[in-house]
Amino acid sequence: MSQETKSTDFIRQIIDHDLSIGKNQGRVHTRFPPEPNGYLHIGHAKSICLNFGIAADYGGKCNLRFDDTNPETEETEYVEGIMDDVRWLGFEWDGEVKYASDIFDQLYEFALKLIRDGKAYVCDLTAAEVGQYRGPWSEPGQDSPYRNRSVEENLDLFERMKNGEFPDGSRTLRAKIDMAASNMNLRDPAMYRIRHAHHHRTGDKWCIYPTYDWTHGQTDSLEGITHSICTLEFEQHRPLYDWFVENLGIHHPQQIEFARLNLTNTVMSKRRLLELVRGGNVAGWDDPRMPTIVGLRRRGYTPESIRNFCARIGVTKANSLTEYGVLEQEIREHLNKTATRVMAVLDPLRVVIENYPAGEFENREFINNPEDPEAGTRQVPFGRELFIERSDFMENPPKGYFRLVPGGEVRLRYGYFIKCNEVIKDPQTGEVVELRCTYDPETSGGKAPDGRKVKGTIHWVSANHAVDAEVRLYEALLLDPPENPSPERDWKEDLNPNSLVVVKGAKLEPVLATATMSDRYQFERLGYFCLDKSATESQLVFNRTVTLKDSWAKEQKKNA
RNA sequence: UGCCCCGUAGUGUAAUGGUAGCACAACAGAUUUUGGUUCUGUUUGUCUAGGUUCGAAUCCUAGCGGGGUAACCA
Repeated sequence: MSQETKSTDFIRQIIDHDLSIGKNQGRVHTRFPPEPNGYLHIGHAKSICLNFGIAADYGGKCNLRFDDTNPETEETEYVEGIMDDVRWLGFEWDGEVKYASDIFDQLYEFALKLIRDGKAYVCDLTAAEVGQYRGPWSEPGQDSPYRNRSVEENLDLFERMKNGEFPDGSRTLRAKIDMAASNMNLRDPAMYRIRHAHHHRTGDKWCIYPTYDWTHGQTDSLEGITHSICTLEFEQHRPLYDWFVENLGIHHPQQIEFARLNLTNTVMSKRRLLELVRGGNVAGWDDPRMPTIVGLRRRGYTPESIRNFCARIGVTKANSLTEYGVLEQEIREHLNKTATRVMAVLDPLRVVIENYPAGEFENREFINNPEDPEAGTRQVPFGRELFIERSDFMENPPKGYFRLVPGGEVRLRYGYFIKCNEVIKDPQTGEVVELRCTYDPETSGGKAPDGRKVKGTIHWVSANHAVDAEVRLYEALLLDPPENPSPERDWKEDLNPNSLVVVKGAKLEPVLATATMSDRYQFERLGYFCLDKSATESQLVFNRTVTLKDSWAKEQKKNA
């Protein structure tokens, strides 16, 4: 089992300090607060591991809360998906799932209090007008002409907003803070907007909805959150959240911001992911090329590998771009220790062993996982006719090639040495269609009693026993961008045309006919693979999770 | 143009006033019945300039660079 790195970071250091001065009576309570308007991706996993991880490390609690303040974009489908993803990653939230909409009534009461205290007012300006009054950041804004309405008028207007007397967008409730503030968020931000919209949980009860800025800090406060961990773009909102809880006189959670995850060769924004799904560039949110949790899961990533990845990349306030290879290395590391080794031939080339009797077969013993002695062994059928990988034979090999060549000898993994005597070609195309070989019965198990060495070992499957399968080979979703991309360049130009290559006629070792979704395999010398959810009893389908490192391929590429 | 945040090997991070480490990548070698794994070694770094200090990646100032920010999105 791979060791999950015990991590420390600036956030944990802040918590250590808070604990040392007795803040929050020693409580540590975090939360993961997604908006249910899409599926979670690897960037969310970073936040999940952080928040749930901190709760676990400190014996605290972590809530799952849906920030569902915008009824127009949110759906129950996403709520279900997100809960499933969090659990799959290996975390369990404290108590019931929470929703921002749980406190819509309380929020309304809070708003009333601010109005009565002369700290909030109903404004009739349009959205465009509000923007103009707010002004540019280089100069102070102008007060709204409605800023000094009486408490009574504000109370009356706000109630009528709630009662649905006004059309969408016609009025807002605004906090009365400071139109000259250098921080734009303090220039009388909107607290409520009018939307006659159906909400996924409250239905048609409300026609005014609280803004995120007005809601977020209060939900944290009411849930007793001690440390509100969020991404960097909310940093300038912190003074506003502080203003709300202080003027309401309620518990004051401490907000701490960290840098979101960026990964090379993929996209992370919900907008772009949605664009890929809607544009048909991928098969859906769970397409194995997607950096979504469901996508990675279908691709064959394990929860451990994702958690290890999140620990590995650390947490800071510095903007960063993590190389995709780091994620790949994590899954290799986990699967190397746990995956069953099997043989699969993706691009089959027939081999006939002329001195092996036709119609006879034997079993060869295979080690299931050399990294795990407990995994044991299994029997694999061997016979006169085999398939080997087409790339494991070359008529005119380059220097350093030590697989099968005409007149050369190679070891069949856990089998025998074979020697290639004749190359049969299609008379029309010249394509190699079959190899006539002989085997050395003395080399059973792959060892030569005379001590002669064979450099290459290749994988194979018995032609009589092989099962057919479709195998899907995945590469990065995006190619490396050009050195100096122009600003107008469409990010979709970088989509990798080879991100999915479907191999139809793969020949697999018979044991794979009984593969299940939870099995993880290493197809020896090729990579790690798992059964795809689209597989049926008559049609096996495997996904390549990640390739094995391949120093030969790397060298070839370098020389090319 | 204001304000805020951030600058440590190619990448991601550690060191919190006292020897600049680690991981990934790269490169070289050993081992190997997976050109995998494992092991060994090598290359590469504190944005710049001042200041404080016996001593600065760390504290201060300025500059430079990157990011964020002017929804009735979150």
